[in-house]
Amino acid sequence: MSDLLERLRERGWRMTAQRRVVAQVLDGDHVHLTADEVHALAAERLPEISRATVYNTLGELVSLGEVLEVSTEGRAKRYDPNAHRPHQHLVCSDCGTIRDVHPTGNPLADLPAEERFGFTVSEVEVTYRGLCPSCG
Amino acid sequence: MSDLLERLRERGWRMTAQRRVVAQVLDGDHVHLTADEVHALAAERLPEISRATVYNTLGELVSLGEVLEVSTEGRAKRYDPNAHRPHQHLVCSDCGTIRDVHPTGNPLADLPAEERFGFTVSEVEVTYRGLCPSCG
DNA sequence: TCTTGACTTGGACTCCGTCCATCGTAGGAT
DNA sequence: ATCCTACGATGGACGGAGTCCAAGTCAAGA
Repeated sequence: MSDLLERLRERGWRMTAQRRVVAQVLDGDHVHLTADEVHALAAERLPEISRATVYNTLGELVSLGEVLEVSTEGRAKRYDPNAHRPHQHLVCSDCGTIRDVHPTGNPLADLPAEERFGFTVSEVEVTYRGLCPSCG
Repeated sequence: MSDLLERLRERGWRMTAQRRVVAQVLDGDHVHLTADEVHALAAERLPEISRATVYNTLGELVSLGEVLEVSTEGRAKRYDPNAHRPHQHLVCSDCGTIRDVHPTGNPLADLPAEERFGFTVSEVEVTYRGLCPSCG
């Protein structure tokens, strides 16, 4: 976790109280929070932090590759601090809960050349949907 | 296309001018339109159609399984009339273009039971990302 | 300590979508 | 053919998520 702060400092981040708090909130739990949840948790430690700052900081963390953005069907985006181990997501269609999963197989291999239409395909994203134990 | 209207009638749809127009707009092109685009095209034929009606109708078509909803990273949802042949999407990371693709394999089988966390998994969505020929 | 440009603030704004009270009408009943 | 009524349409208000901006603040290098 101070790992994260360390890496950020090395990349020339100006270290402010706000950024520190946002990074710590994300680094704490391995849950996928929405921007507003991050804001609420950050505000517990730093009451005057603004929503705009949380959005800015999350955006920066995403473009630095420290955090993944997971957008779920029409709901608010969630931020996934587990950016280093590759994984896919299992989403509850009812309450929106997300779990990380590690499927076997390689979906990239399942897309034949003639189905690529000249695209340079670099990434595959697999989302499993269903009902979680509480909603099922 | 009158196929579609036929099927809808059979399912007890009350056939109104608005619904007919929305169904025809979707059925015409095989492009993935946003709700507002559908509204604009529908309004060419039926100037007074309201946004709410377009949203309602699209929602009904989706829950009847006649149309698929494709939500793209933070932007407006798009509606995919090609609901009968199952397919996945190939998205250009740069310009947002979407192509339908038909990968081989069955990703559902790639998620072992111990990675399901008690969820009832019913659906898998695979999105391939990369650069299209014009952006590559 | 001073300076400065990067960062933060918060409120207005936009975009996408939903809600709701009211009005209109498709289509079965007569 | 006409009437009835429940289903559908309307449009304006509303709500959530996210962005923008002008003004104020402050981290950190000189």
